[in-house]
Amino acid sequence: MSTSQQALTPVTRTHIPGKIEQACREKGLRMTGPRVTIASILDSADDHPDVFELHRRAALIDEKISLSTVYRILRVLNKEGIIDRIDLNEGPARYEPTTEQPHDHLVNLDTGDFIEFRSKELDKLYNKIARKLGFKLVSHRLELYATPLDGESSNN
Amino acid sequence: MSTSQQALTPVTRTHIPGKIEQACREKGLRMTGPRVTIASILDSADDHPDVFELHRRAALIDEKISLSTVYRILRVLNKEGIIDRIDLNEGPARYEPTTEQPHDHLVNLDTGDFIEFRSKELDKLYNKIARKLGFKLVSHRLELYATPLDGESSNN
DNA sequence: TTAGGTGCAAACCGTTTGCAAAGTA
DNA sequence: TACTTTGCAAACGGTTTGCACCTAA
Repeated sequence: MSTSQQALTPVTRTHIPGKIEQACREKGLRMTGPRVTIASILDSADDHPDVFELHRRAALIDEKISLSTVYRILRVLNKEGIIDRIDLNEGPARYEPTTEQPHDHLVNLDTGDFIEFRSKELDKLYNKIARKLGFKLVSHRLELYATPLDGESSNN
Repeated sequence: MSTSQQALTPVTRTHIPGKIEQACREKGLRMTGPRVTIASILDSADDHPDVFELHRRAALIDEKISLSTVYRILRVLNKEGIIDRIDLNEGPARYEPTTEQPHDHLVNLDTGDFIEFRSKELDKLYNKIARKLGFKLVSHRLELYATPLDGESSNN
């Protein structure tokens, strides 16, 4: 559309930094190639990929990013509070951009997908339980494992 | 004390099978030496030992029980529903005899100890949340991480 | 007697790390 | 430039497994 006046300007697809990359820069992290790549993948991911999946997606952009580099990047992003790490019972950890609201996950047992939810009632109960036991709640970890109500596995 | 009448009877400390060993026999498991040993350790444990601790305690009774055997035994006991395996975020899994009532754990961050608790309110909420999201709850996993209210870390 | 359990060592999986080379600010 | 990050390969911690031997039933 806007090719009329500056037709000879090279069409280098200028990189639009996403929220993750911005957060990294705000934290003063050096934005190397691998970091930009991983940041952009995380920004455009609408699932909860693990290291191997992230490495696979990164390889499509830059085939020489090593797995250990992905691990290291995820580690610093997590330490800086930019992404959350979700440790399941089995398999590799999953990652997601940190959300404003803390939340828990329901794992769809049929697909492995995550559904995020937040319940203030739960939080209240956790605090109440801890207090009752003589403790001050610091954090918690919850996963709900469930099957879809409709369709195949409804009346089981 | 009672050495008067049958003084010459060999004093072989007759093995009194605990609940775990009984449960194993009821499940038809072969009670080999290592299994009897691990079962008795689990029966008398009032904590939540990991494989290495169990192996250590087993070695005090029979120094040639191998670590892989302990792993294998814990695996079958877990599969048979005789013991529960607790997978924390870090470190080796912990084990406890299965209780009649399902329960969750509060982890004392100062000591690493577990406190077991059961909350029907929580169960109700979990079911309600799952249903609201269009799912049927199958299981859940919860750990509360907390510090003691009294003494050192109270007003933080 | 025989299906099953054991010890050992090697393999496994997810993750971290030591190092020398490459890159960022 | 000075200091950080990277790639590679090797090591890690927790757990499983292949195999030959052993043992409970």
